[in-house]
Parts: sequence; structure tokens; C-alpha cells
Amino acid sequence: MKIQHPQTWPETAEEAIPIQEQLKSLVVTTDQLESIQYVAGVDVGFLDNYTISQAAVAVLSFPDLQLQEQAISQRQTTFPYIPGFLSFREVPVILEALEKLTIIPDIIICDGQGIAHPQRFGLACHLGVLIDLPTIGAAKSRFIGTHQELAAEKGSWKPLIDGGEVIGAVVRSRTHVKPLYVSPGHRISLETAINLVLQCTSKYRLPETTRWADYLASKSD
DNA sequence: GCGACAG
DNA sequence: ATCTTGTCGC
Repeated sequence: MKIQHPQTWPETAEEAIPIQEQLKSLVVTTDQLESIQYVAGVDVGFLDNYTISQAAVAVLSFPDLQLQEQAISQRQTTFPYIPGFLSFREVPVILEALEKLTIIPDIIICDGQGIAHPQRFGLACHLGVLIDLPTIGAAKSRFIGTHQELAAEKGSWKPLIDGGEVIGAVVRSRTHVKPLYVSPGHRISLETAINLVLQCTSKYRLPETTRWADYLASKSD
């Protein structure tokens, strides 16, 4: 797929702040999506002592979840890990991997937060706004927000709250297993995001899309 | 000032 | 994120 890359990428939090502030106004958290035929998962791994970032994208058919296409890309790591600025470290290389796809996914599930972020602009929002496609943030751990205890059964969920507003949901993707932190990235509502993530999760805690991307991004050859 | 802190 | 084997529990 054709991608419009930003001219330059910031290398410090100070440079990233104004970009974050400008782009967050473009985030849409209402459903603005087509019928879903293809769901993609993206993830980033590191090589050579973190100096090289490697992104992987896995496109699965929906709702049968069969791998249809995959793409890998590597790039020099140009931004440090700073909580609140993860997207500036991972989105650049993700864009390069997406560019190699022949199938344009209808929605992308990201390994990280969507609006469940201090500035309401997590990785999934940043990626979604840049490529103007629906995205969901499905993180393995909490970043910000509080929530009530949730039932142990698969499918149960509780809203994630921060500053008095609902920023996402804590979702039990498998019975008796650590929950997932789901939040809208772009062009999708929280309710639709929760249902989509659950529909993409079968036998394991993580969505099949994320499992494929994780696996591909962590390979050394 | 003291913790917390996506990947 | 990543280094790493077997092992305990639902």
C-alpha cells in the first residue's frame, strides 16, 4: 500500500511534543469503517542491541483469522523509549512494513495503547491518523487509568478511567488470564474495538493478529 | 519530593 | 523490548 511518510522524524521528546499536539486533534473515536474482510496486526522487535528496529505486519482474513500476507521491515532506531512517546520510536518502521503490503487491511490492531494515553495519543492513534485507517490499541499492560475488578470469564470487561473520562477498557480475552487494555486508535468506537479484539482472539490471550506480528517481528532471520 | 511508567 | 527451562495451576 502507498504510504505518505512524514518529511522528518523527531529524535527527542521536546521535538515530539508539538507534533503530538498537532496530530491528536485529528483522532476520530467514532465508527468510521467498512465491512471487515482483512484485519492486520503490527509489532516491533529490536536487533543488534536495540540499534535496529524491525517491524512486522500480518494480515489475516476476517472472521476466519487465516494468515493472508506478511511483511517485515528494518530501520535504524532513532528515538529512545520514553513513556508517552512510544509511537515516535515504533511508527516509523511500522510505516515501512505497511508499505510492502499488497492487501490494504480494513483495520489494524496495534501492540500498545490508543487513546489510553496521557495526551490521548498513543501508538494506535498516531499510526491511524498517519495512514488514515481504523486502528485499535490492544496493550498487554496498563499505562494509565484506573478500573474496577473484572470477572474472570472471557468477554468480561470494565471501563478504564482517567481524569473522569472513559479512555478504554480492561478486557478479559481468556478466562483466568491477565486482561488486555483496549482503546480506540482511530476511526473506531470503544465498543466496536472491544468486540473486534474479542473476535480476533481464539485460543490464546493475545489476538491472533498480534501473535503473528509478535512472532514475525522477533525473528532474527 | 516520591512513585508510576505502553514497548 | 530482551536475557531464558522447567514448572506450577486453572
